[in-house]
Amino acid sequence: MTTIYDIAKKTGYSPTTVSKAFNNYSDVREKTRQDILRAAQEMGYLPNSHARTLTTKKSWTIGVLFVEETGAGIRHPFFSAVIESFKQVAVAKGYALMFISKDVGGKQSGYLENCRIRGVDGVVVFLSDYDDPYFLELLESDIPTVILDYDTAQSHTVCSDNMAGAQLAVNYLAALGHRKIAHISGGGNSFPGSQRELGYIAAMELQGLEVRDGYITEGAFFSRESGYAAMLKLLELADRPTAVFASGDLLALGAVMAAKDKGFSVPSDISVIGYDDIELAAYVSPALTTIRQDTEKLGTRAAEILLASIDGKGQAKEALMLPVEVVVRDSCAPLGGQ
Amino acid sequence: MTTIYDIAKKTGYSPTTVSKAFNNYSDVREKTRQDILRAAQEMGYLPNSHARTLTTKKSWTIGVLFVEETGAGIRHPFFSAVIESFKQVAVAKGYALMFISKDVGGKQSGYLENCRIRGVDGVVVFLSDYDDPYFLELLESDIPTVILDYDTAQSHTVCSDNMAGAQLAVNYLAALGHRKIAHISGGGNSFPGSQRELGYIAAMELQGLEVRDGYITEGAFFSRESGYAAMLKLLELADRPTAVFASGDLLALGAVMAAKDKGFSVPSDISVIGYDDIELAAYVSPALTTIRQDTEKLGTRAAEILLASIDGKGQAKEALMLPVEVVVRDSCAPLGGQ
DNA sequence: GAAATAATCGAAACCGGTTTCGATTATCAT
DNA sequence: ATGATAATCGAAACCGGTTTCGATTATTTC
Repeated sequence: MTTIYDIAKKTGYSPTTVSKAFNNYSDVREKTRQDILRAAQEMGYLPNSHARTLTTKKSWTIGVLFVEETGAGIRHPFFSAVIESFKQVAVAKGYALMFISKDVGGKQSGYLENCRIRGVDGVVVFLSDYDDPYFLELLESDIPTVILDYDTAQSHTVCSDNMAGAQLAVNYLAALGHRKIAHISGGGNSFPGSQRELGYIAAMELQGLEVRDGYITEGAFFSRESGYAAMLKLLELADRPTAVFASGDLLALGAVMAAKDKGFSVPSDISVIGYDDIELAAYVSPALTTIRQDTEKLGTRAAEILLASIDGKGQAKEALMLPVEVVVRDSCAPLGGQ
Repeated sequence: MTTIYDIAKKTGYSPTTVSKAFNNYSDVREKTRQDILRAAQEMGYLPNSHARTLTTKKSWTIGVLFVEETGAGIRHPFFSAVIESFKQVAVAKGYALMFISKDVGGKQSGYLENCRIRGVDGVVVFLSDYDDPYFLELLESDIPTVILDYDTAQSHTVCSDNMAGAQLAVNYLAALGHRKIAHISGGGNSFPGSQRELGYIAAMELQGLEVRDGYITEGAFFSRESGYAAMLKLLELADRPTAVFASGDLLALGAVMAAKDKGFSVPSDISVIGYDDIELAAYVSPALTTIRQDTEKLGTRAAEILLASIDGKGQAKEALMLPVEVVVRDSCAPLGGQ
């Protein structure tokens, strides 16, 4: 590996001047800069980012906190779509993405600790469990963060308008004539899940519809399995719903399967609407009507906000909420119609 | 940020001894080590990985070369599943994963250059276009690499047995009585794509079946859209096939949609078998019969091989090929039967 | 009790950069 | 020609660690 010292030796200039030449200092004249750049080219010089980071305190890397617990991780289609577009703008600005885990090499050290050790300039957070003490520890710190799908005044946040999305879903079903509309929630303590549930309740009230007993069933981890189980419960109700709003597309898929298995037809017997518009929503049969989140914008805006925060611009925490839209496909039908 | 110098000052030992205490040198006695560790704990000391890397030449980071061109990137379900399991073993061994792009900050610099700048210890490669000159440049270098879904003597490689998988697919269709079996290839220059195509041709020959005119259609990037287009072509053939082996699940999904749109029923009119067994293969309707690759093992074995290579073990390039299996679902039916 | 040996520690150099500040030389105005 | 100013460069300190090797002290050995 050739260093600036090698270049200094070869060109006769000092390491100081060589460094300055690369960093466009105004006190090195053009000829000198050219000499140095040419020599660097010939010698195959590449800067050492670790050395540079050591002095400048800037690593040009962004930590990525990604769901680990559920085992889904990078696999989850919604998460990975967002991160992908995040990555594109970060890379364009000169940053690299690095996954930060809480236990490295068997030691349980936590997110913050690993961020510090690695000297990341900022962190994008995309967790499912925001009660994790290691996450909270990071949140309290001074490291610039942007959090997806969560709401807190302690950090910049970017999320879809989950309440509005849920209301869109309910309103759409109501417009089709449905009055007995049930909800399969995402389960547990997830932020988007509870927001959508609130949105569902609010929309039902606004529509003058009753949330009957047992109409809110708890799915877990937005998984297809739990959607299946939840739908079974709904179908056993004496006062069976005619439409179901599921808090996630995988839940909805499970629900559709359960309905089919029990001999119901979707959408003629029962309508199902999902949430997310994951890629496969369009491929299943019936194609899933759902609420689309703009994953690309979610990712790019998150990146822009984080990078601005790293640059010290805008101290105030930004809470961006992106609009959603309903994507009409084939899993919902007018009540009694079809 | 507290440094070893701060600890040295507080404890009265030298920075040298402090460093040694952390690195378990045998020439620091137990009491001293305890003093130092306690002080470090109290002061909230965390090592600076950049400083450490600068002297040791070991960054404890692994570069990830991930498909960028197609825009699919991390999104592609098969790729991300493999990387996820790769990540788990790498992290367990103390490594972090960092995405390496070829153009950072607008400059087109290439993979190798960025690997050098970042000082990664090794690289896992998961590209779709292995003709990329920037990839070739990396391949020629001395950086330890493991490449997925590719075959070359210049690097460790891990891939599924694509030819055998294709033969499994053809044999399965043939066993159902099909004789007019077409193939939708992955397109272009992808290694798994061409291997599967070769496997298809070989299997057809072994079965004594004719590869009729137009029976091999080129899909692009394993995408659903190209699968759709390819299927349309196949359906227009005078000598229409009764079964189709698609080189990827998304291709197969597109093919199924095309068939449906043209009024054909899958599998009664035409059977379709895919490849990969991505998660949604089980959810679509009809559930997709496909060839399953063991993504978890692919990822973990790749990690193990790369880490061993980084540790200098086993100079010989390893070429691991993992077996595949056919997963029978509902998209294939006996010829004329049902 | 002296010599040999083991245990414990630290000075100093090094890794590859950046940045401050002063020195030197060239250019300018008067 | 002279003092002032601008342009150009480099010495040295620093970032936060690691590692070699020698010095000192404690412990054995005979």
